[in-house]
Amino acid sequence: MKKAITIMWFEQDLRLADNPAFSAALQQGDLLPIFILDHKNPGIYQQGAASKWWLHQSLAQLNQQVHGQLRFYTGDAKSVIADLTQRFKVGHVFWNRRYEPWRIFRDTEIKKTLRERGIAATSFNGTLLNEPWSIVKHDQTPYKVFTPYHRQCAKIDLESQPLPTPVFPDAMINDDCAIPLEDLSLLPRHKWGEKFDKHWQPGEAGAHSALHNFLNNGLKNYKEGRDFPALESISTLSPHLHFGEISPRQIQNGLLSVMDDNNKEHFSRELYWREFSYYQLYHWPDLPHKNLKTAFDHFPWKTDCNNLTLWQKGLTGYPLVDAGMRELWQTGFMHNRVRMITASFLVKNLLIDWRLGAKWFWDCLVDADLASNSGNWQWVAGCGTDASPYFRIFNPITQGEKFDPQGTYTRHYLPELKDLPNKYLYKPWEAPADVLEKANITLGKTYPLPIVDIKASRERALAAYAQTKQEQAFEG
DNA sequence: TGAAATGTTGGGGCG
DNA sequence: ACGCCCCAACATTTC
Repeated sequence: MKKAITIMWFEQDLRLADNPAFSAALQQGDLLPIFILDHKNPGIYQQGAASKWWLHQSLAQLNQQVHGQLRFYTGDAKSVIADLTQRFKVGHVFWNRRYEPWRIFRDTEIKKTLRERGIAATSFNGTLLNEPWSIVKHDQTPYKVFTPYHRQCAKIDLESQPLPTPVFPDAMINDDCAIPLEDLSLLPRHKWGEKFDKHWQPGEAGAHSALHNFLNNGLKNYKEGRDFPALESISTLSPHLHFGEISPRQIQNGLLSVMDDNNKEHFSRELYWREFSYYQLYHWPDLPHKNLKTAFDHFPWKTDCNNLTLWQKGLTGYPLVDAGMRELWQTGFMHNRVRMITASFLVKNLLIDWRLGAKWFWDCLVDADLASNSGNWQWVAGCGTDASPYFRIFNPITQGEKFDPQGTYTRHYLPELKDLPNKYLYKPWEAPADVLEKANITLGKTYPLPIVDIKASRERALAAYAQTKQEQAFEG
C-alpha cells in the first residue's frame, strides 16, 4: 500500500512563518506544496495586471524558500485538486481560509467533495485577527459601523504569539504534471511591470523588511505624518498583507516592542479597518458590485467616458488629483490620503459611478484587495453601511495646500509643474501669465486646464446627494 | 480621515 | 474718553 501524501495548498498566504496550515501540514509529512492560478472561478473579479506582477514575484520568492519545490497549476481549482487525488494517494489537504465570495463558494465545495471521498480537508485562519462570523452585536446581527465593531474587537482580542518558521524537509513530493511558474503567464507581455521593480520587494523577506523599516522610522510620527504623502510615515504593508507574505498577527506582535502608544494605537486601527472590510465582504457579499444603501441604485451617475479617461491618466487639471493618479500608474500604489482625494473627486466632482473607480484601482494597484478596495470605495461614495457623509467633498486645492504644502509629492509626479511657485501649485489657472511663462507652462498644452469647476461641481454633487438622501429616508 | 457660510469677538483706527 | 466701523481670527452651523 502506497503511503498517503499531504497537500499544502497555498493561495493568499505566501509565507512560511506564522502559517497555521503549513505548520499543520508539515506534521503529516510527505508534503506536496501547491499553488493553483484559478482563472476559472473569479468571474468579473479577474486579477488586475499590477496584482499579477506582484503575485509572480511573490511566488518566485516562496518557491525559492522551499528550494524550488512549490508545484504550480492553472485552471479550475476544483478540477486540479480532483486530478491530484486521482494521481496520488492523498491523505490530507490543508489550506488557510480566504474570504472572497467566489473563493468561499469554491472552497466549501472542494472541502465537501474531499471529505465525501474520505480525504481529510482542514482549513485555518491565517489571514485575519478575527473570523468575520465571530463578531456580532447582542442581537446576533453583524456590526454596520466601524467604531462599535472595533470596540468589540478590542474587548475580545487576546495577544497571541505568531507561530515560528517551521523546519521543512529537504525533499518534497514531485509532480510531473505541474508547470513552471513562468507558464502561469502572470507577467505583462510588454515589460510594463519592470517599472515596479525599483519600488517593491515582494515576498516574505520584503514584507518583514517593510515592517521593520516602518517600526524603526515611519511609526514614530504616524499619527500626524500619515496625512502627508511626501513623508515616509506609512507602512506600505498593504500588498504584503494582501498576499499573506506577513500576517496581521505578526504585525501586531511587532508593535508590542514599540513604546509609543499614541502612534501605535492609530496604526493598529488601520489593521482593524482591513479586518472590517473583510467583515463586511463576508456579511454583505454584494459589497464589490452593489450599493449597500439601495437608494443609490437610482443615483444620477454621469456616463461621460472622457472624464473617466482623463481621471485615469492624471489629466484633470487639479495637480494633487493628477499626482495621485500618476503615482498609481507608475508605482502600483497610492498614498491613502491621496486615494481619498482622487476617489472623492471622481465620485463627487465628476459624478462618476464608484464602481468604475474601483475597477481602475483594482487593475492598477499592487495591493488590489476585493474587501478593502470595495469597502473603501463604498465608504467614499457614501453608499456603504458605515459611509462618509454625503456632504464631505474634498477640495483638491485646499487639501494640497494643507497636506503637501511644499509640493514635494505633487512635483515629483508632475515634473511639468516643477517650477511653478507654491502659491499657484494647486491652482495653476490663477497664476499670472509671466509666472506661467517663467515656469515653462502653457495651460491646455503642457498641463491641462481644470476639467470641471470645483465650486460648481461641488454644488451639483450636493444637489444630487440631497435627492438620494431623501429617497433613502423614504425607503426607511 | 471637509468645506463653505454664517456668527461672534475683540483690537485698532478714527471722528 | 467714547462710540462707531472695519475686519481679522476664531467658533458655530449648515450642506
